[in-house]
Order: sequence, then C-alpha cells, then structure tokens
Amino acid sequence: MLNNLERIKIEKPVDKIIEQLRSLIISGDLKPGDKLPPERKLAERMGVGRLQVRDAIRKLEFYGIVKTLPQSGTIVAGLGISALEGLITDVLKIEQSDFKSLVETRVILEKQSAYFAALRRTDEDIVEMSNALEAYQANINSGMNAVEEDLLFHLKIAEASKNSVLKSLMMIITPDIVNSFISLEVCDDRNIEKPLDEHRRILQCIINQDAEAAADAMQEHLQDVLDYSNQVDLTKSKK
Amino acid sequence: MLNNLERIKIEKPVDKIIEQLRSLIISGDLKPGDKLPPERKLAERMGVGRLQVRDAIRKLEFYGIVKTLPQSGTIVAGLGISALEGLITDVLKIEQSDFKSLVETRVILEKQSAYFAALRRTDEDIVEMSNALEAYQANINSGMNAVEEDLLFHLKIAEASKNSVLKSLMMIITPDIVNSFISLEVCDDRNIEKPLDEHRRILQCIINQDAEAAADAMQEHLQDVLDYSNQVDLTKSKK
DNA sequence: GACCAGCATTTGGTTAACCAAAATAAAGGT
DNA sequence: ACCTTTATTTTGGTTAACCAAATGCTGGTC
Repeated sequence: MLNNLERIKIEKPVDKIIEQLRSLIISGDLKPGDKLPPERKLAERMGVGRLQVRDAIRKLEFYGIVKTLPQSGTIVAGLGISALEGLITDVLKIEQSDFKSLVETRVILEKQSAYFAALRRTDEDIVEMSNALEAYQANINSGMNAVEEDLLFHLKIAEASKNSVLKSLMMIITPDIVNSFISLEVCDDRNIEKPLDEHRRILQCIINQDAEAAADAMQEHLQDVLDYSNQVDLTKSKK
Repeated sequence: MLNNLERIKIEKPVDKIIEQLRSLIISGDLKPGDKLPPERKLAERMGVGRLQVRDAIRKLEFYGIVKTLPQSGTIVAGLGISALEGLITDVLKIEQSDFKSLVETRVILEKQSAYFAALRRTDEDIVEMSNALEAYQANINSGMNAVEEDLLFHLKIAEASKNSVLKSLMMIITPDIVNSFISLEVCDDRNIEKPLDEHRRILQCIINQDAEAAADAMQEHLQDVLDYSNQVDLTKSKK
C-alpha cells in the first residue's frame, strides 16, 4: 500500500562521502596499506562536517575496507583497488536486495545449515532445538503470530551446525527476510499445520544424523516460499 | 609471529553498550515497535558519553535491529525479542570468525555462485570474467602477487549469478578471508599454475552453461584450501 | 465539545573546542 | 656520525553546547 512512498530517494550524505572516498581510492594514489588523508583534511576538502566523514569511515571499516588505528591514522586494508571498485558501490545497495535473491540465498544457507547440523549436533543442541520447536508449536496452537519462534528454530539449527560464519550470514539476511515477508503479506494464516510438521521432520533428520535427508527436508520446507518468490519476480517484472 | 599479541582482549566500549542495550530489551518492557529511551537518557544511565550510545545504535541499525527516525526517536524493528536474544550476542563476535567456518562457508557460497552463473550468465558476463582471468594470468606471469585479481575473478562469477544477496554475502566474508590468508601465510608462491588452470576450467563450464560441472570445478578449486583449514583447525585445538 | 493555531519541550543531528596518544622533528650527549 | 631523549605537531577520540525538526501541550475559537 505504501510501497509507492518508499521510492523517495534519500541520498544520505554519508553515502555521498563514501562515493567520494571511492573515487579518491580508485583515482590512483591510494595503494592498499598506506594511510588516507586525516579526517580533518577530508572534511575540509569535501566541504562537510568531520563527524560525517567519521561515520563514513566507520561504515567502511565495518566492511573491512579500511582499518583505523587510534591516534595514528586510517589505512586501506589489504583488499585491492580492483576489487574495491565493484565492492563499495554494492555496499551502498546492499539493503535494496531483491526478494528473489534473498529467498534463493536463504535456501542455500538453510540447506547447508541443516546438513552440518545433522553431522555435528550435540545432545545439548537437540534440547535447544526441541525447546524452540515447542515454543513455536505453542504459539501456533494459541493462534498467535509465530514468526519469531519460527526464525528462532532455524537459528538454533544454525547454531548446531557449528559454523559461526554460516550463522552470522543467516542472521544478516534474516531481518530483510522478515521485512519482505511483512510487506508482501506472505505470512497469511493458511497452512498453519504444514510448516510445523516440516519442522518436526527436519529436527528428526538432524537427530538421526542423516545429513542428506535433513538438507532435503529443509529444501522441501522452503520450496513453497521459493516458488512464491519466483511468482513475485514475474509480476514485478511487469511493472 | 604476532598472533600472540592478537589476544589482547579489547572490550570496546561500544560493545559493552550494545550488551547493555540487549539486557534492556530482553529484561522486558521494550516490545518491538515502540521506541527506546532517548540517547541522552541512555548515556546518562550507562555513565558513558552520548556519542558512544550513538555509535552503538548505528551498529544496531545497520543490522536492522533498530530503526532511528530523525528528530523523533529510535524504535526496535520488527524482529522479536526471542530472536534478538541470540542475535545481538553474535553480532559482537561476528569479526572473530574462526578460519574453518570462514572457508567452509566460502565454499558453499562460491559453489552456488558458479552454479547460478552457469545458468544465467550473459555474453557480457563472459567478457567480464574473461577480462578478470586475463588480468589474473598477467600478474601471475610477471611474478606479481595476484590475490586481488584472483578475488576479482570470483567476484565476476558472483555478478554473473544474478543473485545480489549471494554476491553481497561473498563480499562480506571476503575481507576476512584475505586477512586470514595473510596472517596464516597460506599464499605461498608454490602452485602458481594450478589455480590458473582451475579458473580456466570453471570459466569454460560457465560458458557451456553446465551448472553441475561448474559447481564441481569450483569445489575442486577450493578443496585444497578446505583441506588446509581442517589442518589448521586441528593444530589450533592443541594450543 | 471539537478542533486547530501557536508555543514549549523533546529528540536526533551537527558543530566546534578540547584531550590524549602517537608520530615526527629537533636537540643533546656519546 | 649515530643514537637517545625531549619537545612539538599531528591525529583520532571525546565532550559540551547548539540547531532544527518533530512531538505534545495549551488555550482559544467556532
């Protein structure tokens, strides 16, 4: 309904600064490893406040593009110029991920997560996953919204996979998943029993340490969403 | 050599603030959707400067946990409390990812990336990937370090996969990969021809639109690193 | 009584001044 | 001539004051 309003182009000032930093680096004389101009100089040259430059550097540092040493300076990290060129532009666009890519990637991560969880789960992991599943079931039975508990169950699987990066990436895309689901109104109240059964089946495969079956069960569980995302993509392409 | 020095526990103040915010949210009365205390109150209550609270909120906002509206307040985003509990703790630890998880996850992403690239690549993508491969080859032939060009080739494959999220995630973990490689000195100068051949083979599979073969070629290409990461993991567990 | 204009307060955003650590330059001693 | 030591400048980090927009309140008007 308010999707039309979302298109207000908010060119946040920090993004413009990042863009200028990008051209500064690409234009040449900033090899990886040597330090870029101090914050004051950058602020002055770009005609903006120093705090905004600071924020831009923070964001770049968060992505590992630069490394700032206190009271010493900010250096560009090991990643090279050629890679940076494509990198920074997409850092800016990382939020506007399209729904299809989002779901597609989620399926990949979840499948592997279930696969590794089946191989590596401990007894404690089983308890955690079972508890999450029960909370999910309880909310469904009382007719409440169970989106949180649904995600919590998937998160517990990721924990059982013993792969911290896999779990972190899943958590990174999870908020986008939720937002997309809400805005697209996918979470309608039909099919309240089916996902519950699928969750139970996934858990059973993990308990049995059958990795292939767990991955398949997860694939099937997410297949509906995947199909839906393809439909959405088709309808959106008409716009 | 300086790995011993890396263990200096730097409990950055902003992380402590995030931790306190977490307990604030979990402790109860902050339902998702309503706004948390203003920055000044938080700074006063925690006994820290306001700018640090500000940075913590920025970081949380970046992860989509909260949403800050200018001149109005900061609200916690849609994601629920139960999910947040596990989420924020790992946001703090997202940087210290262990090498094995890093490589393992990279293999997953790269395999799928090659798979989709084979299915969806355009003629323009082929040109881009070929150029990256040539640049890689040129640097190798002249005896220079080709890490950047190596990654650039993989990045072009991700672009050809037409999955923006997949590409973004790969770019998120790439800096960590590079840092780990450097600190562990994996990139020794032996085997300079083998990866080049593997790159060519991967590209050929993608051009042929043979998705399975492309994924297998990528798997084989990264198998050495994967094996090495398992060794490292074993040696590190002795420490 | 409902509604709206206008004022005061709240709140995130911004600026400028200041601080301490680090790097650099300079001086002095060997 | 070289190294050590010290003083100065540079640099990121921090604090406090200020700004503009947004919210809530108040009083008046219809």
